[in-house]
Amino acid sequence: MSPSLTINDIARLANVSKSTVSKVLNDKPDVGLATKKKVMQIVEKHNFVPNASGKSLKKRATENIGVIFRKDDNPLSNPFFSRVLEGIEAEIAFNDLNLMLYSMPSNKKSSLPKIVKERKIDGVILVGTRNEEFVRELQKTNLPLIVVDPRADISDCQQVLIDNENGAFLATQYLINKGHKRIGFIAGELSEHSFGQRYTGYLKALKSEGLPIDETIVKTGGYEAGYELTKSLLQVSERPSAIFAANDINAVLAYKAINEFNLSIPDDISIIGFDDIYLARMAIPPLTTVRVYKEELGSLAVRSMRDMINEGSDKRSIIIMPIKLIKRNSVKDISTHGKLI
Amino acid sequence: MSPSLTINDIARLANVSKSTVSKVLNDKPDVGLATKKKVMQIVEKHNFVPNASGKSLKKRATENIGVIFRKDDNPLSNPFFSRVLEGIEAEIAFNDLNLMLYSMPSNKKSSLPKIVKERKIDGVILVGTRNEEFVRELQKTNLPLIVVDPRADISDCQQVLIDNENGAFLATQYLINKGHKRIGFIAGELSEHSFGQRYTGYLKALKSEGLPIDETIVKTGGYEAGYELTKSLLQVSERPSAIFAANDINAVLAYKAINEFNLSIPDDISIIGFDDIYLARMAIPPLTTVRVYKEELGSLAVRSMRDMINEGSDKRSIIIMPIKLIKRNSVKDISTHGKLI
DNA sequence: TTTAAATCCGAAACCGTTTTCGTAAAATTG
DNA sequence: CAATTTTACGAAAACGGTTTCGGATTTAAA
Repeated sequence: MSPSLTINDIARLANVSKSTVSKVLNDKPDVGLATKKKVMQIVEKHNFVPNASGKSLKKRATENIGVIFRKDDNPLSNPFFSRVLEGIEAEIAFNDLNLMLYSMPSNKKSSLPKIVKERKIDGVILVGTRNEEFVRELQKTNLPLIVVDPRADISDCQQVLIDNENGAFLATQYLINKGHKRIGFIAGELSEHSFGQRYTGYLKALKSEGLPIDETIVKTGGYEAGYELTKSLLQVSERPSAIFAANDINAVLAYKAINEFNLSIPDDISIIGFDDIYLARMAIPPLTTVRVYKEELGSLAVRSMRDMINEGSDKRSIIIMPIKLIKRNSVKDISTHGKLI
Repeated sequence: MSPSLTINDIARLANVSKSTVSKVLNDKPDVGLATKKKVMQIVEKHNFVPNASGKSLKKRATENIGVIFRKDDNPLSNPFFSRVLEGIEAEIAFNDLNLMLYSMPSNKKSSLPKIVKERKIDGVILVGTRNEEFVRELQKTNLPLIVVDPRADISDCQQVLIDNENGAFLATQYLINKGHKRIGFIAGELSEHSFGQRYTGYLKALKSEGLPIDETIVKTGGYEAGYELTKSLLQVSERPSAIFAANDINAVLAYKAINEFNLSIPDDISIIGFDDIYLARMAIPPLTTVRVYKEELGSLAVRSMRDMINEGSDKRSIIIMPIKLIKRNSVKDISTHGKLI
């Protein structure tokens, strides 16, 4: 309606200087109780809120956090990233900050996004796979930076990561304990750290249980190619009795392939996923998987960010979020032990 | 790295005044070609980008668009809203604007979000169900406002809506054409406009085809309660041969219920959805549904916004996005005609 | 009572831009 | 060549806040 009051208007109405108004608004000590009350009354009456641009200009702080995803990750529709973003969003709101969202186009090599070049934000949270060069560019700006899984091979960088290797280890071990000796593995490109780490965990579990490694039953690559990967996996001679899908999306896609082969889960083939997205619980049968605390990943990132900004803390630690094996109905116990029960 | 150059630094380096620098940066006419080049060179050398706060302060424009969802809609994980948001995001980026995301907490009655109170944005796009009082509050701020489906019963408000009624009509009619005479309906609260409109479309189709309306087979309410709704629907005497689910989420939830009743889709029961989310295509069997062009909804909203801001256009029109029936495999033709083929 | 310290407030500078307006120099005209 | 117009640039004033610093009052200490 009105072209928005300024601090000057408030000052005039309250019969004080604008310095004084500013002081009461910022809870500065050197202002008397009486005037403070008088000013607050006017402020509330007009519910005046100081203009952000003016404030930022002087304070050199915007109270905005930039959250950068990679467009290729489909951060909004991808059930994993969107959860992380939910966590980020909630924590940002909780801390009275604002969220500026930016999806990096895949082609755009390493040019910095507008929000960082124009300094519209006080810090950036970077989520998902990305060009390492880009991370370095970001670091150069000296903006507080938090990298969320997957890990960036860069020193001096605060990171919040998922315990991928351990999760994969537990998942594989679980399968083995259920009597599976031939366990297929499907995933996206292993060059992506998260998949690579999960693959490592898978291998370690096989080794630690003394099982042989057969590369003909590890199928990787492609983006959400779980359907095709599984089909080729099912055609291998001596089909595996279980599959470890390095993420739930691929696991669900595997369901579809398995279904088309007229095989039943878990009777003919067991499957275990990773991430614990919503679909995992809804799938038929519900998918046993490794839960990643996605929202917590996001909120932790924001809290780290907040601390970096406030305390100017310069500690660059790496936080690793624990995971948890969620047992549902997609794995069959084929051990002799299991049969006896 | 460096504490960021200012226009003053550039001016000094180029041996001109800061007015001049500002002019070349803004492509103003009154600056000579030679100096323009000289300045541009320095600007590019240091890849200087003017500070946003300073600019906004003077220009009274932020180049930020606020996008407001309702937290209860789970905008980020909900496969419908997240798509709309994707469309918004892409179009915002395309127009060199920035996106500030805000999820309204459900309790918070109608207090305006920080980003609007502090004028951090040039306009707001409001998507999803919301309190009408809140919309009015927003309107009072005189910020350009676009309301995305569902419709707000408010005059003088630019809106981008889905052709809900027509879509529901087509879906129901399709079922009827396939020989279904007893068609159940499940949805969330009918008081939410989108559901209400879809219900109206359903009723109109029944009427227009001369079919009776039986309220015992319309089950509504709850949030994503399709599972429970369907279970109660299946227990009704003389079970419907088809179900129209007013959104795909509920349709997929219905799958689960139907599955548990050991009924098969579409042999025992046909089902049709609304929205055409990703899951619809992935479901087993793939779900016949009414496609809503979700991304387009979002990008249209942004384009409307852009026009409002630029042209100061004051036309408050209502745009209705067409829908499209997508035929997949969840509906069985039980008409005599169908049987003959 | 005098002096020192504490309290409260406002003037003014500043943050980094854009924009207006005046003017010197150059270009055009008669 | 003088008069006029154009062109090109810069000084200064905003924009809406915060912060520093000095001074006037009041309070406490001596």
